[in-house]
Amino acid sequence: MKTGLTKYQKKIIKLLENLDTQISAQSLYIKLRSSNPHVGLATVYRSLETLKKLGLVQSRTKLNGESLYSLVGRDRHYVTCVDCGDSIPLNFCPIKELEGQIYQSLPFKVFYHTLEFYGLCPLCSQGREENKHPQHL
Amino acid sequence: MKTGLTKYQKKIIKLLENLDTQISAQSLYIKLRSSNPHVGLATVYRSLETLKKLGLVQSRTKLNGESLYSLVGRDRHYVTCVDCGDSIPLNFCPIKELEGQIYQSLPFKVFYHTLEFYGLCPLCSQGREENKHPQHL
DNA sequence: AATATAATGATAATCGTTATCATAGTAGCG
DNA sequence: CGCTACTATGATAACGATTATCATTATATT
Repeated sequence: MKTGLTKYQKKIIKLLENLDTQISAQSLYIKLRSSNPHVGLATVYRSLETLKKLGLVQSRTKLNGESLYSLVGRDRHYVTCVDCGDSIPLNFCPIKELEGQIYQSLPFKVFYHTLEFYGLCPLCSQGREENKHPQHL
Repeated sequence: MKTGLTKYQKKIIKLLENLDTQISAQSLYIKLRSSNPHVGLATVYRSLETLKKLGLVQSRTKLNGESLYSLVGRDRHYVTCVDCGDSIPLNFCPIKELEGQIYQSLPFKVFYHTLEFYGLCPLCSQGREENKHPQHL
């Protein structure tokens, strides 16, 4: 009998449900191993890929290329500094109200969206101001 | 005399100005080489990184991890299929009208933003429907 | 010209992710 | 119960984009 999801796919969903933050595949692998010592890294990647294609999981890519995963709908949006790479989550989504309207206008069956702002965080911005009048440059 | 931008940084800006589409670092490298046979790949990455930190260039990451670059403000938003990975550009931006308002509310000096929708393209969606009633499964 | 600093090129190294392939598990069926 | 087909898994090699390294070259400042 086909249950739809495999053993590890279910475990991953459960883990993500209890997380409420996004997590990398590698970190998820570590977490999984604490209760399933023999699980392989490839299984984690395979499961996440499948879950994403099913519309259950979403991902966001950091500036360094690493992907972070979360349950669809559970994730927030972020502001990321192009200098230090730090991200801080936002507690609003300008798309929310337009969501149905936008989704209907697209030729895709939309599972989720990502929205991210990039710029300079206060610290990095400050650091540049200080370098504007150096002794020698 | 400091000109602000290096030789190759300027050339890259020029190239991007004439492109009006996003391009990968590797492709940009190929293009650059046609008129500058001795340019190195590292220079391209270094230049793009610097230009991004200056707020002149923005990047978007594909599902496969590859980064695509474009001039800030020149880029559009996309709908991407989680199955086949294809992206199609959108000709609207729901953030545009709220941009100033949103940017002011953030603690960052915002250079640009990315907005991307993920789901199933018509073809992949269709392919799944056809697999719903197979002979054996 | 002489020296200091920044930019560059060639290439090795890194690291997240994917592919490979042999093995283990599971369902269906006689 | 045992056989077969198919799927999931684990270990590890391979991949590919990106980054670091380091010697060399260009640029600027005196």
